[in-house]
Amino acid sequence: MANKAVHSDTIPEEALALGKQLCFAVYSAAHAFNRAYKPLLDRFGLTYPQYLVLLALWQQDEMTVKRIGEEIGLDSGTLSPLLKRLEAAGYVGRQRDPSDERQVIVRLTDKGQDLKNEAFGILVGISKASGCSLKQAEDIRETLHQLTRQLNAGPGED
Amino acid sequence: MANKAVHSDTIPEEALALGKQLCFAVYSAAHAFNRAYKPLLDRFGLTYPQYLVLLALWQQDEMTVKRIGEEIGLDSGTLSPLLKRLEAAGYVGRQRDPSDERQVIVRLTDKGQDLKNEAFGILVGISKASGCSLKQAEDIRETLHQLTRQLNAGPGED
DNA sequence: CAAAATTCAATTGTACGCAAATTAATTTTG
DNA sequence: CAAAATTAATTTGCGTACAATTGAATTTTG
Repeated sequence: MANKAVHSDTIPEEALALGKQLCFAVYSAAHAFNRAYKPLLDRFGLTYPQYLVLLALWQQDEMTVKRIGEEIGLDSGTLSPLLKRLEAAGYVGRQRDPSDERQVIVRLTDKGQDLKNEAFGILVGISKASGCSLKQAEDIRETLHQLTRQLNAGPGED
Repeated sequence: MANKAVHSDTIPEEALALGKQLCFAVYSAAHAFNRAYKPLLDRFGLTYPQYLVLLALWQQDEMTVKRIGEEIGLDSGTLSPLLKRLEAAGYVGRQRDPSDERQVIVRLTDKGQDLKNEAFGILVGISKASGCSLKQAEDIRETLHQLTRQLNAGPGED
């Protein structure tokens, strides 16, 4: 009894290996995407999260900070400064909602609208870098969405 | 010609939707994992990247900062302060390699070693939260590793 | 073998990401 | 209708991430 079953009879030592962790695979893939996007986004002075905000606004312009946060899963503590930088870069405008002064409405500037056309080029670049077919990308995406839903459901059930 | 083909004949408008981005699916899953780990790691005063370092050290103790960085994909700019915090928390020790004073060797303390036993509990918690079978987790992991490799290969080929 | 180049870790500066506290506005309720 | 509760965004503080710089140690090379 030198090597296993010290803690439990079912989990082998190797289960702790980094390479065996699903979370680490996700973590690494996320970093890899970030690196792949960087050169494509640098041209526009954008970071990846800023690009996500623009993607959201291209689908639906004039959203509140809260709504944008729901779309991309970030809280206002992250978004407030990020949106200020997007505004300073000239891609969006921000103004208080006159009908509810608590809210701030974010909308694309002309420059922000124009960038949408360039975005298709970014899409192609990333698609190439990822090296998978549309079909394959769709499969992985769906699997990950499922996984994300499950993780976000919390420890309620088992 | 109101709606499409303004930019290209092949990419439809919907391709820009957040929900259609593989990168966003990965990004969201990574955040979901972070949230899932938080309550499990808070008990030990650890962050997720710190936990990754310990996972690496449990497989192979006494690594240099550079080596740890290669294992988990972080540079010294991130690791230096992170390792200092792990040291302050009592999980690792750091000392210059006497045979090459440029290097710093990181090794587990007794407390760090002991934590390995608790780690199996963390594994079980995450496994439950992810809601997928070992087999399914393995499939996703392998797919993501492949994707990561491809993204890291860079824009060399297409 | 000494100067130049390289390597490693730490530091600096910018930008997320999130929890907690703050402030202002709106809604609820006594 | 005024006090209490709630909501939205901002701010603050801490911990990643990463590019670029720095400084010390080692290797390479002239």
